[in-house]
Amino acid sequence: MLRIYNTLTGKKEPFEPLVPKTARMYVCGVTVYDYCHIGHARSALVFDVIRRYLEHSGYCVAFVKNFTDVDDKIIKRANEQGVSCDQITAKFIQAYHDDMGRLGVRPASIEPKATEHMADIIELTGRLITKGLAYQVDGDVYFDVAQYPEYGRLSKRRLEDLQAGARVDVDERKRHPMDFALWKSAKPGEPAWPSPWGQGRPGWHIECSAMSIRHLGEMFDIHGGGMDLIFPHHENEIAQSCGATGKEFARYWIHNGFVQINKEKMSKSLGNFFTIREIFEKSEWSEEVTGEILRYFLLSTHYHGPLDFSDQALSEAKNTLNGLYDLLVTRLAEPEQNSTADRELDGAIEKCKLAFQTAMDDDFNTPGALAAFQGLKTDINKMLSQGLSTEARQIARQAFRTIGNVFGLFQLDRWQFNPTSRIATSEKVPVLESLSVGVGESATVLKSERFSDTEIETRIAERIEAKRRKDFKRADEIRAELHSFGIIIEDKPDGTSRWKR
RNA sequence: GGCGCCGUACCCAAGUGGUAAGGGAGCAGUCUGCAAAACUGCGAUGCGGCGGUUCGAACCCGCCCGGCGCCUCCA
Repeated sequence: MLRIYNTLTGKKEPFEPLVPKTARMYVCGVTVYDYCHIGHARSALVFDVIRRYLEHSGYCVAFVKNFTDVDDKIIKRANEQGVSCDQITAKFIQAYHDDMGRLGVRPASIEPKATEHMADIIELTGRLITKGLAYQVDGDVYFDVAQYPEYGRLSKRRLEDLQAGARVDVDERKRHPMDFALWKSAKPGEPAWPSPWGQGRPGWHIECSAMSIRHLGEMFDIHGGGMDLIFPHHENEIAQSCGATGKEFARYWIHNGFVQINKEKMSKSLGNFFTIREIFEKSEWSEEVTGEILRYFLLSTHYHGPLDFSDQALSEAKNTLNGLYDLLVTRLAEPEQNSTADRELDGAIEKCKLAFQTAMDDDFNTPGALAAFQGLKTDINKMLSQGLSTEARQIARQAFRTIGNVFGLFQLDRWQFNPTSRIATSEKVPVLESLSVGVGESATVLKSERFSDTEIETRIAERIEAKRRKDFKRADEIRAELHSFGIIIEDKPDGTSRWKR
């Protein structure tokens, strides 16, 4: 039984969708005016994994993730660069897909844009005016928070506690300082759409109410986003949606914690943020390996808590994955006749599945679920020493692929083990360090690429022959030479050797 | 000022009343010509501190210390 921590109630609750075996979820995506940072990556990955786990658990999932493509920041960015808002949003929507694709985040079922839902936004705004929950001033329309008694339910705030105006100038035209814009009249040069209140554009929150209702209905199951959206964004969404429909709107509210740098929130004002593409560009590993490292790292902490980003954390994730991938792509790929331990394999896989499911059912406990993979790794390594047939090895490999797919992990056929596989003249620079000092274009070449597989096999054959002659000096020379090119030799008990790089 | 979160071994990190998962690093052992990998073992009598409730608390309550977030745009 899946249980989810619901921000609305502050408790873990059994997940009971409105329609059995169907999950409808809406996640606030990004405002597209800049490249995504690692914090966006966490949010996107967390909800991608939630979506995948629901599917894995047999739910039919409708997953909507929006792009907010009309906004003050977009207008500002367009003006700065002397281009149209459309050019800005098109560029960063493409960048979003590129970056998230490299992270293995699947596109949502529907990815609506605010600009394509003006009719819905205007209709919803009109409904709120009709119901007396919104009012117009000049060409603007504001939500009237005083008319909505439940305001503050999600963020656990009372209107009188909000001290509105303490940090911003209060607009004197508003009835209550916390009233927020549903519709903004257009200033010259700004993108604008016709409405009953004149030319203008939507306020920040209304587009998510309109798009979620359009694509999922007035009531649906899960609404998610980053912690920082609880107030005011989601609070306002609830006020608008429940106010307009008189219905419950989303039932389970899920919020992910922040990525931090040295225990501080990553933010542009602190200058301590890292974009996803920077991290990929500066990584010493291949793109797919880097994606795998990032996924493992981002899932190694429960989604609700803070997560500190650091080179050490990335490095630890890499070391952990080395052990898993050594099993997956090296040891399980070796042919074997001995099948002594084959009959134990099914039990170990079932144990892993159960542990994985138990962890994930408990509010998507990804660290617990990763521990389940570790358990299977240990079990299978033990079986390998007893004897696991080629067929059983394939089944074991497939188990990792199948269960791991919920996290997008363990799908790779190759792995980079050796950190020295980059050419020696290019100093290895940790990601954060390299980003902060702005190291120039790294013209690194995979040194190990200078040896083809067959060349390596030739060297290994030569080394085995040397070992047979007890010429350990020569054998060690060959091993050292290969090692300097990032190729690791491991001798097996039967006298043969395996290699990896 | 209001609301909220966090503090578990060297590092990361699960665990919300029943006697501390997992990973990384380290050390030791098995194996090995050596090495690597793998496996085995070691590692918090204690979960920021002090009280309290309880047969029993990392988990509940109170106070204190330390760190952070939101209340303005923010994943």
